[in-house]
Amino acid sequence: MGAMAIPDLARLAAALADPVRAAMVGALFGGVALPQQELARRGGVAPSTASEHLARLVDVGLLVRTTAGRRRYYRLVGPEVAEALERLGTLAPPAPRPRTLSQNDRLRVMTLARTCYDHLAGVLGVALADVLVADGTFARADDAFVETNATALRLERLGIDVATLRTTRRPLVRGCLDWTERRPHLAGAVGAALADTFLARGWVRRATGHRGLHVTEAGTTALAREFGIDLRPSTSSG
Amino acid sequence: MGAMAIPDLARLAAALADPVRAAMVGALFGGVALPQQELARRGGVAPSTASEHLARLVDVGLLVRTTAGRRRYYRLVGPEVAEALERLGTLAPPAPRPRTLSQNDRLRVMTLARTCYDHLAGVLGVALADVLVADGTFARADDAFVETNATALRLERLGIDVATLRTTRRPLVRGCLDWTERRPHLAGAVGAALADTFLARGWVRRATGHRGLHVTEAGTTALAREFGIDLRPSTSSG
DNA sequence: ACGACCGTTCGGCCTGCGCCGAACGATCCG
DNA sequence: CGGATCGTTCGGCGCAGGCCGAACGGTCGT
Repeated sequence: MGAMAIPDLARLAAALADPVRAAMVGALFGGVALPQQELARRGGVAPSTASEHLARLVDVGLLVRTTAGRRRYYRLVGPEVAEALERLGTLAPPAPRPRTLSQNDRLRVMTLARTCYDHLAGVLGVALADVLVADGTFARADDAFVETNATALRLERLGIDVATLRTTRRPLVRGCLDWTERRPHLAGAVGAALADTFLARGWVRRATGHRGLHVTEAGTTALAREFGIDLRPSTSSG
Repeated sequence: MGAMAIPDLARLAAALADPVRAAMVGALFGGVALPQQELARRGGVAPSTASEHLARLVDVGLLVRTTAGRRRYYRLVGPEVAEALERLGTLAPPAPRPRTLSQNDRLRVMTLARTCYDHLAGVLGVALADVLVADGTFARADDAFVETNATALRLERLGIDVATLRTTRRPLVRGCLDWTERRPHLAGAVGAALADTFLARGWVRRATGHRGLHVTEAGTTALAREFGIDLRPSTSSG
């Protein structure tokens, strides 16, 4: 009778169903670990309440807790969580409802460029993936990306050593379906390495308080020069 | 403050958070449309209650409702829903807790062979995908599958006409991460066509009441002959 | 046209759970 | 060692929402 269909889908969904918990998970999408206090602030609840929420998220297997001194840090259990949730996000809203101005501003930043766990997402992430497919660095297969015989060489020009990346257990490249663009961006070891590179070269800067990314002036010219990417909202929105 | 991270992830998750609603969605994973009455029965609630649940699932964009006479049929809005949810399921339980005997039986059938929306999943689905990759019908890319120049010819031997499948808007082949096996099986137009073929040839039969599939005797020999697949639980579990 | 059936809406009950403040343990600092 | 932080557990409050039965409209059968 119980129809267990997806094992404890309900249990997992219930853990994400609360706005406060969703906000906490969202805050951790950047892949960083945050202390309880900070997550309480992000969720807008008292520490005691936050403690309960976080315990539940750990219990259901979405977060892990590490203790450092008197602080307890929480982070996503791994990239798969962010990727599965990102994909879940593509199901929801075909047409976003109007929002307040400040929310709108943030939303614009988020759709333009943001991190998804540890790689680049948003318009920038998708555009970058498109370019790297167009120039043969990767081939596209459905919503995934495949290595080509040009991969190592091309990435080396960006200062990314594929051989090193292979030493990790992580898959070299993965596709991750973008919540805003509904098309895949680059995840996996290469995705993370690209994000690191962009940050290290000062092309993008982390926003404070959320996982949006600001494209710097240097970044704008570099993206145009290196990849022919122009992020100005010519055709998009209004 | 609100930190909307994933747009209304919380809203979507809340829709799935109730066991009754999760059971309803699970019942529709097979891709079929079921009348309200039947879904009420599956959920174990009164028709009035079911009506509220279903309205909510429609509202959040997971289900669509079609009216036929005095019946109202509900079905998943599309394969993406089943695939995203299937993937979500891979996050949850690394080690399933012990269950009652009848539940165990059903679970065994489900892990062995079942449908995911309209294609094959479970051990069978994953094994089939592996074989078709091994024999060059498809290439694998991460968790996705790619067409090769042998695809059309190989599938023709199974009575599947790729040219026809291309006429639909649907992608020819997709990877869908399997909840039990944590590895991809074949979805997309080809995935659906394979499931149709297996059913049409009597290799598998739909179980009643859930989306499990029974492999028939004819199916067992055919699978061994055509694909070298042996589903007996020799190496699996313990 | 009348009765049987399917489904939704409405009103009312009640549990679950999200919220907080208080109290307590644990860790760091001077 | 004492005070300040950080975090958890506990008790109690209040509301959202899941549940049902009753009533009603729409559709099919005869």
